Amino acid sequence: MARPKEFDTQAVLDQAMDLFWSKGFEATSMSDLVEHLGLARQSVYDTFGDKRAVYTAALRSYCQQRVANARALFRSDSPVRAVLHEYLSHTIDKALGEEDPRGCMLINAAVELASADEATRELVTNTLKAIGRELTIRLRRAQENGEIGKHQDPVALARFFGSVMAGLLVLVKTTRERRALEDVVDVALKTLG
Amino acid sequence: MARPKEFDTQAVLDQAMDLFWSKGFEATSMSDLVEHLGLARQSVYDTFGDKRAVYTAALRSYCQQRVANARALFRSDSPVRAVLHEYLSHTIDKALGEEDPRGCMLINAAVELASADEATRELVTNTLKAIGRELTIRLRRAQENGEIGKHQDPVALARFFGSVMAGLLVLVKTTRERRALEDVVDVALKTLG
DNA sequence: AGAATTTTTGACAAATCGTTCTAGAATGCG
DNA sequence: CGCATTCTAGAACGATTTGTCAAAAATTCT
Repeated sequence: MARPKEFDTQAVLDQAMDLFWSKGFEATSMSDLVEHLGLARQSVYDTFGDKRAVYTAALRSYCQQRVANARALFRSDSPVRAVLHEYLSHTIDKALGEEDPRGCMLINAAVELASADEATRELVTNTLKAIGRELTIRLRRAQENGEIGKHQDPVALARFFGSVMAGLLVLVKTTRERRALEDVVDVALKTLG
Repeated sequence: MARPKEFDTQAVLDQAMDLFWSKGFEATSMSDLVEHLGLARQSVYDTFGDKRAVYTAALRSYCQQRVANARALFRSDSPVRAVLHEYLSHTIDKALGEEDPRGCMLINAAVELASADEATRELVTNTLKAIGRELTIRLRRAQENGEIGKHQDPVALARFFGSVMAGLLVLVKTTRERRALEDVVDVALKTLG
């Protein structure tokens, strides 16, 4: 019947994610995108729709990855302290490994688009909540195990670590001092008692 | 000799700050700016130069205000705990009072421009450091007063609270749940012992 | 009043933006 | 083969972008 699609939609989406993640939505032009995706301009429009739709699809894919990642990490059996340390430290390591750190696409989206785009804000909010839920579950389990004190509030702790993570993801864009970033993690982990 | 300038440069700068703060750099067009500033297009170019120069001047002014604010707050004689609580809570109150929270222009600039604009990144980094220094000094004083334990590291604590603050300034853009934000503050303050 | 200078205004050029269109090459199935 | 469909390449579109130019209006000082 017809010529089949020659490109893998998910792979193209990953490429789009990559570019939007680095440059943000506004600063990325459709020409940038077409060039970076390596397929024809028309194919982009045919496959996704307009520019915003490409961005949304890319962000949605990113969100799924992050939730899946958090889920896998927090459901492991290592001690919470170790898990959280890895969660935060990995962010630092990754950022210091890039020549100019792009942080987290979710956080970037929150800052750039949350005030202007209702749909994006909702997507971001829901994703952050989903990750928070996973962490809350993990903290509750840790409390039952006796890893953290009975007086602690898992929900509050999860929110706290979410905020620390968000802060780190901003700060890695401004400093490359490992110690400064690790200090944040070390102090934050003290709250676990 | 000549007709004097009819507008107050600083007042105009404050207006520019206001708009860039809300919409970011890329999403603000020169026409938006001209309209919002209330003066002629040509006057803007004459006074500041190009669009980026207006942004930089506005951001610089914002930075000075934030450093001055932090200095005043941290040099007060109230207990550190109270001061930090006010510092963080005020952020929450302000955000919840706005119909769509714009967070902090510094943080917004860090996220939107740190990777692309060297000069902006430097300005942001230096400002964050300056605020951090003020807090460090305050924490050291608190340590001498016995307000916080001898084993604490004022530098690390200051970095930690800087990160918590940055995180909060992102999260206020995604949620309007006061409790969720206050949980962050409450847990963070526990690190003071 | 008149000289000096700034503000305003509107038009303007040039580039870039997102998007659509066209034409043709490529590919699979009957 | 030939029909159907998709991909590519590039031109083209209108809107919007940043920034400039020139001339008129306004204002202050001599």
